[in-house]
Amino acid sequence: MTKPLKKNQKAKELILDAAENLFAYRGFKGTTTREITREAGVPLGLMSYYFGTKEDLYREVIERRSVEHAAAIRASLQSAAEQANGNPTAEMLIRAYFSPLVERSLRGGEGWKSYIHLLSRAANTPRNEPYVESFDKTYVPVVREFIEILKGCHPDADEEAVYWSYYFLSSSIIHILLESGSIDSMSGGKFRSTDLETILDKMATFFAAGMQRLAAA
Amino acid sequence: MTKPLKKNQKAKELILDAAENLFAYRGFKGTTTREITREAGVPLGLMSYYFGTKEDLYREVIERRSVEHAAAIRASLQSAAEQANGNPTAEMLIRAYFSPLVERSLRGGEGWKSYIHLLSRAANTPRNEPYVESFDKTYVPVVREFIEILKGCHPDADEEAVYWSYYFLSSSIIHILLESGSIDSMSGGKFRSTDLETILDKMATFFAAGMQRLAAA
DNA sequence: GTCTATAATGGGATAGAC
DNA sequence: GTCTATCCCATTATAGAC
Repeated sequence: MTKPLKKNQKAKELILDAAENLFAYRGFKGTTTREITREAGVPLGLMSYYFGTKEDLYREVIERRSVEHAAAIRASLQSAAEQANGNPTAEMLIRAYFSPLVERSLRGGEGWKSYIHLLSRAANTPRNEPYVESFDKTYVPVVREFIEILKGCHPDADEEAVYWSYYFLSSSIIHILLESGSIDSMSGGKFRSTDLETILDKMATFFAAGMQRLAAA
Repeated sequence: MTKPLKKNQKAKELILDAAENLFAYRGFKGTTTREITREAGVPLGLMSYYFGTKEDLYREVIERRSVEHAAAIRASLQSAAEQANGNPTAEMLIRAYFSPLVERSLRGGEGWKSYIHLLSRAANTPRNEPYVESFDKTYVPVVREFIEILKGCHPDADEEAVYWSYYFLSSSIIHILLESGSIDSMSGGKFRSTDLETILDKMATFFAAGMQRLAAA
């Protein structure tokens, strides 16, 4: 802790919680500062006082969780490598990479669940929108590390295979985390977009096989 | 043609073109009616006169191309089945399903390119937003047909394998069509998110292998 | 049919009272 | 530090002139 906790921390947290939830499910432009403060139960003026502009608030919402999340991904990858004595399979790595995220979405409480939605929304936002920059700063280095480790699974493969595999994997998970419900309605309710544990299971199998095939080509 | 072409068709088309382009790259909420009419070079009042509300305009933008696109997908699937004497592989079907889309994005002109962006944006929009309904009406039946045909590639597999495979495939393509540029920056420019032809190639190989593996499990 | 001027609303941000 | 009242601007949509 660099700063002592002040009494105003409570109002700040209420605003952050409300903003996180609303940004996640209605988007940045679909959310008004009036809604945020109403949901938080604080007067409108406090928002500007504590956070400045709406964009500043968005950045603080991200920064509240992104660093911890990125650290958890690193730890999970490390732990997978150790368990496999330095030779983890692609399937293990995919699981390790996404399980911190699935874990938090399912069992981290409403805040984390919203944050994960926000994350996938941000990944779908064009990079020239100013308010999404703060994501890249934290996550891009982790992605680079993940790709480097993935290369180790198929040392003889062209690196092209690894990049495309990562691209297919990440693009898929980005949409899945929105939990759009498309699989639910297409399958008549048999399979559910909120069932992230099953999805992670199937994903690891599926994408490891795809990667192996690309690497062999 | 049910209606004869009128002179005002020209202004209507100009508005539709501008709206398509702006909705695609800035989103529905990120686009104002003033921008649309300015870009189209027509007075603001004409928009309401021809289309009604902004949501009505959005719907007409979609309906201008969705029916033709859906028909092209059906024809492409049919043609793949015929070329393979009724036994197309998953790889062939994936290619057939997405090639009308890739074809239009790359060689259909700016309008189609924008429309494809709009399509992926809509797929990432929560289903309770009223303006995205018009997509589902046209595309959901085609998706159902595609899934049924896919089942035929692995007749012994549990249908679960087919649904998850479709889900991974579609979720991936949805993000890829946004051409976010993430693969470009991650790979230092070596691989490009706009290179849809290479991507379709890799995808067909990759996802067919994943599906085969899931079906065998 | 076409266009201008404007109404009506809601937005982000802030000045200044408490 | 906290909250209210308000500014100022941009928005969608329309009424009514041409």
